[in-house]
Amino acid sequence: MTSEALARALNTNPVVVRRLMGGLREHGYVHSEKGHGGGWTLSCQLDQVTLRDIYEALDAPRLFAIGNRSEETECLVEEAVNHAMSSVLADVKAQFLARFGQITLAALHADFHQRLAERHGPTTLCK
Amino acid sequence: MTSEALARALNTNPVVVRRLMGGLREHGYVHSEKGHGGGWTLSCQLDQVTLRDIYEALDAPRLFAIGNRSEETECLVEEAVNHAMSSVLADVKAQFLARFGQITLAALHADFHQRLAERHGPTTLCK
DNA sequence: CACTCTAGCAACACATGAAGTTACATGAGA
DNA sequence: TCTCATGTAACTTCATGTGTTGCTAGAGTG
Repeated sequence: MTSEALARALNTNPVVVRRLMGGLREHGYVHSEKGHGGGWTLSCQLDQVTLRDIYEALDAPRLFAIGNRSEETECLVEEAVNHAMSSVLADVKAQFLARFGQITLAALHADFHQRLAERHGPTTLCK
Repeated sequence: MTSEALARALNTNPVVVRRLMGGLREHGYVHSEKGHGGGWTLSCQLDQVTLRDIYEALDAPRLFAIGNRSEETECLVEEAVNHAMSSVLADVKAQFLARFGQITLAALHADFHQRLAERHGPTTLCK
């Protein structure tokens, strides 16, 4: 599939697709070919790759919208709060990664087919 | 303490302080007085209020920096991914709230005093 | 060899939301 | 009545993620 086709399916821009896919390519989950007839191909086993792998291949984007204002501070109050917050957020992030690590692409693939089978009405897939 | 003094201590602006404190006041954690000699006073027991209470008094700001692009979609693939993501994020958020619910302001207060006692050198508190 | 189609990439533009700022109204003491 | 404080709306600034443009390079086609 070309970046252009993917972008249409995802309602976004080919360059955005390439940026994202670049991370996946570096980890060998997909492969890209330039030139005529080129585009992206899958190059992994769906049951061998988890959402956690994807998250990390995408360079582990910031998970939390909250956090310490600054890591280093002179203020002992801030220090105490930072310490408590960091500890909680680290544990929670670990749980997040563990959960994502249990969801394979194969599971999502199966879920998709389940939804497709249950779907009434016309089944237009991608644009 | 006045918003102005708090703002100096927090390296921010009095209006920002008032915005934040407003949430705390609505929940009865602090009290404010206008006019000459006015300002903010604490009006709760530190061991009765947790970080979770504060978080919720601050109107439970968005916790995660990631999430579904849109809740409603025609796309079955997106639907499957959203379902998996939402489930994980909801559970993780619950764990976050539970952890924050165990941290009282009294505990932070104690931690601060511990740090203060251990501190070498001059002890300048707030500006 | 020229042409077309594709990814790769840098640089720029835009959108969103949080944080900070200004201006003014209101209330309370001196 | 003057000063000092909060309350609040409106505006500005800043950071970040997303989208866009323009160009390069590689790969097949005629």
